[in-house]
Amino acid sequence: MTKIKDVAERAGVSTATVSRVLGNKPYVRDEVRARVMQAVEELNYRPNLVARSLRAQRSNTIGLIVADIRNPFFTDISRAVEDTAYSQDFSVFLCNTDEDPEKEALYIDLMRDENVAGVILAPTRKTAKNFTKMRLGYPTVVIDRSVPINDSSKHDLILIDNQDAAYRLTTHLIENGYKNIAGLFGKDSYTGKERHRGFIKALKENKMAIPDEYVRFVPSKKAAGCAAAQELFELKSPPDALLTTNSLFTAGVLEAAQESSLSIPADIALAGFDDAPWTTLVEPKITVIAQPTMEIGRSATELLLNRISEPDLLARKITLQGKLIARQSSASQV
Amino acid sequence: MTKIKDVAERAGVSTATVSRVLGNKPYVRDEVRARVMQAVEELNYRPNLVARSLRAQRSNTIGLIVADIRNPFFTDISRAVEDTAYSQDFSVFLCNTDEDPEKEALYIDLMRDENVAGVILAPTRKTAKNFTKMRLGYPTVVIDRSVPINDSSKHDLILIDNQDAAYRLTTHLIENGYKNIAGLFGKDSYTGKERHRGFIKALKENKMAIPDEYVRFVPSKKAAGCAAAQELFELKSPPDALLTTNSLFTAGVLEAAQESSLSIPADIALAGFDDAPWTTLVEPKITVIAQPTMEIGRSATELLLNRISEPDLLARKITLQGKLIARQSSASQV
DNA sequence: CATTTTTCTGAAATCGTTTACAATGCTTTC
DNA sequence: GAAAGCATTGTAAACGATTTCAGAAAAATG
Repeated sequence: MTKIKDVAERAGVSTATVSRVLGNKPYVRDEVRARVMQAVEELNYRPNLVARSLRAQRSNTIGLIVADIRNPFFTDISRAVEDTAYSQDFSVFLCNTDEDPEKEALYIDLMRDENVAGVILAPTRKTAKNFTKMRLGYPTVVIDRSVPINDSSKHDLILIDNQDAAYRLTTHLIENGYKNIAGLFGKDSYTGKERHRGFIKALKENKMAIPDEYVRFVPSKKAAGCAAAQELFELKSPPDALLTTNSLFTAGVLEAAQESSLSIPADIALAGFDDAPWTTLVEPKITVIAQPTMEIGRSATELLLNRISEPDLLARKITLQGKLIARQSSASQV
Repeated sequence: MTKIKDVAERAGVSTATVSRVLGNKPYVRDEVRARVMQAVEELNYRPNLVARSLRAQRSNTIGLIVADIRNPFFTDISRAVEDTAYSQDFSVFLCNTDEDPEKEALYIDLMRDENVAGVILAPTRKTAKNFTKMRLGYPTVVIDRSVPINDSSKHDLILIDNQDAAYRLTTHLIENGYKNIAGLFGKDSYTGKERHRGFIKALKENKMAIPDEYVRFVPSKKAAGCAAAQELFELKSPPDALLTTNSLFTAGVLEAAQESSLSIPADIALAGFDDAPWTTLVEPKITVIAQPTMEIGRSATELLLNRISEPDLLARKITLQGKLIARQSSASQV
């Protein structure tokens, strides 16, 4: 592999000059600059990024730590992150934690060891809780799940207003005439808790009963959603509407409804989070809160790159709104 | 950040010894080893991977270059790759090419610049064609799309038998009584071509006509699939069955059928590639060739790590079978 | 007990860059 | 015409690890 020394020799200059040319530093004569560029060209020289990273103590790599890339929410985000990073000459390390705090801790450390420029992190609940005390050692943007933030915080935050979104989704069901609304919430997730709050708020405001058995906290898996739905269907007074707080749950409920030959929305209405690609393919189409995944990914990356160049920026918090898309699955019962 | 020198001082040894201990090299007294480990512990030392990579000329990072992580096929593969890599202490660079050869070339170079240990690559058609002449400079495993391979090749290949899979899927439609079968194939993809071949073979063997207008090569996008399907539906002699060669097409066709109020399989049967999570949620459930994505990802990573430790291994080619899962969308018309 | 072999350890070179610092020459200024 | 300033370049020291080489100590051999 050709190195900077070869280029220097060929151009008849020192390595320092080559480095200056490549780094677009001032104080190089145009003539020399041209000669160096030509040598670079002729030798097809490409700088070794590892050496650069070591010496300059910075790199053009960022980390993206999420629970599971197969969750469409994270899939879309990661795509947006990668795109935005690419456009600014950054590349992306992908890490799946499976909501396992140990795996997450490992990756958080690994990112430091790899000397990444910064990290976009969707923390597990445990990490979110301890976040303030865990000096990560690199610029960080937290997405999807809230972490404490104060004057001395050096991280940014991008969230959607989960409580509000759940509130609106629930209200939508109420307005469409549903009386007995159950909800499925992610067991180990922060968002689950917040969405639960919005759900409760809407029900209370409308003076509706909230039977304990209608509120289920289960692991964020399709199978868990399916099982929980089955149980709900078999209650002696089953709900007439169901709110799901992620697309895996929605899929599970759909499966359960099929198995029980329940028709949506006649027997049970359905409204959920995340506008997964298939929500308009099924019959009926599913009412959802669409999270602005592209924008989350893009903004997160922009905030991060911004913070990388100015690490001491004050903490910023961006709250985005989910978008309610009403479809057949929650059509009015009147 | 604490470095190896700090550890060495604390343990009262040289940095060389510390390095030996951490690298599990022989020739270190147990007593010394213990002392070093303790110092490591006490200082909470973690080796700088960038420095290690520079000096040792190897790293524990691999690259994964695919067209689009949002394609469920690649989503699943990338998850499997990341998992397998993780279990062997490797981490993964994720790159989306969007089937753009330029973007791909950029990433292929970038991976070298980053000094990755190896790359798993789903090449664009252009790259697949020129593959032999393009000395990548690192161990490579090619997945999903075929590239030439010969005695001196230093890359491995993991494919599914596309022709056979398409042949079986087509035959399945024929056996279920469909007479006028159209097919949607990926325009710029190798797999599209191969699947087309299997499609044709099945039709020929059954002495069925193959009208030109029934064979469509379109870009691998949902919208393109939808549009193509619309056109097919409006032919004066429309097909009674449709074969789609990826899940985006399948989704597009489904949408087109809904818009045209065609019922599946009564008006038109549907069978496609890739068992996307939603294929069992729609009504009717979709008949598919399920590609063994987990196994592809896992095997690719294993082959790669294997080749990283022994770069001169002969080229290996693994062909996996797609699995036909018959569902309602292609139910017999009898 | 002398010699050879083997085990253990450290000094210093190295990986390929960037960058602090010094050195050079050329203008400008008075 | 000397002093000062600025633009331009090179020398050499980092960055933080691994690894070669050689030397010291210990063990094995005759």
